[in-house]
Amino acid sequence: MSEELVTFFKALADSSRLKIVGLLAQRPYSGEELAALLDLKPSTISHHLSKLAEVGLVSARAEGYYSVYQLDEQALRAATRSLFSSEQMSAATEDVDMDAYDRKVLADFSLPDGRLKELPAQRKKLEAILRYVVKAFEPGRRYSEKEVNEILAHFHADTATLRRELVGNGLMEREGGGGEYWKKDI
Amino acid sequence: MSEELVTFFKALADSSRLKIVGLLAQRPYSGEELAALLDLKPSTISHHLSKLAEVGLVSARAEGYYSVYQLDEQALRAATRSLFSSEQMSAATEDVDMDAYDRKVLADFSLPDGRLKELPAQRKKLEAILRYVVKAFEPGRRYSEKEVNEILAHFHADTATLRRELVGNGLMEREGGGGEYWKKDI
DNA sequence: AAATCAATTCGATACACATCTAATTAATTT
DNA sequence: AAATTAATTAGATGTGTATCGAATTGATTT
Repeated sequence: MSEELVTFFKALADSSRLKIVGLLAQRPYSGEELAALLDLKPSTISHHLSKLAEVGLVSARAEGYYSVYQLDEQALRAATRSLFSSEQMSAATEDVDMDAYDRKVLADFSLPDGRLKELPAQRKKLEAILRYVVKAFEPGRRYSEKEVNEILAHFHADTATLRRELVGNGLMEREGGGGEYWKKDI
Repeated sequence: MSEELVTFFKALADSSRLKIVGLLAQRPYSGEELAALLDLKPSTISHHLSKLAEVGLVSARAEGYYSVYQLDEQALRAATRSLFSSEQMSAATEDVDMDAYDRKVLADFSLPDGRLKELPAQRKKLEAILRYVVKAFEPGRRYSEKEVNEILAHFHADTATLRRELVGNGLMEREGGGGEYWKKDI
């Protein structure tokens, strides 16, 4: 889950907390000292420290009725190393619906009966439509040009353009001479 | 200035922006695609991209009436390397008033006439008071015990404790036999 | 020239959060 | 036992900001 990563950045996305981290990088401090140094109320310091502790950057040890806070240098090094790793990058996108763009394009160009209003002028959108159209073909089966046209006609009258673009974009293949088509398996 | 560092973390302290960075780590995207993938309005995407651009993480190139955004991998690597460097740490604390704690303690324990209400029980506070008291002594000069007591009496009646703590905390030194004291130069 | 399209900007809104005060807790000192 | 002290928690307040809709801009297509 990438919520963890957001929490980590949020923990450091505050001027006061960055100062606290900077101070604790020199030596441990009590909350009272931090409050005086940052000119903030103890309750505010408490609030900040809990956010830093939540992501494991600082820990507290009791000393009298003080709490002395220290930076977890190891956690900080670990963070430095992994923050922008490819694991974190893919974690960030894991709950992104990668087909949402195709669906939106399809919705924008579809009529209520499921046929296409028109063929998009923009390449990216045309590609999205083609990825949808090609699903009407069975994998492994061969089609004559006439069969291809009949299927494509369910989507749009301009079957020639659709057919050409499907091949041009590598979604279908055509045997040079005989006019046979088949869906390219991915 | 450390404001820059806060801005950087703030740029990444948002779930939507982390997703954008994650997506752009795979390949460049247009704003329209990002809007569909994240299920956000184009204006919101624009807002996020400007924040990411502000810290140099993404750049845009025009392509038709599209803008295609790409991740600046180099900026990202540079950030990874320097984020928690000692330079950044000291930059974060550069505008922290390091004497504020001593001043606060002094204020808490001082009477209107400048004398001390009492000597703090807590070690850290006592140390702060001692650092203040020792300023009354000239560097390089030797004092008899009687002279020391006269000076300390301006702060508090318990001159014996003050004297002992000054030596014990390494702020003054005493010659073993003759009872001569001097301020330790730092 | 007119229409379309992606992007940006501007204002408005709702939610998040830094900070404070007051009350409470836990520990220590008197 | 009572008083002091640091820390935490809870509630209140103000600022910041993510998001949206509407209007504008700049480019392209018809």
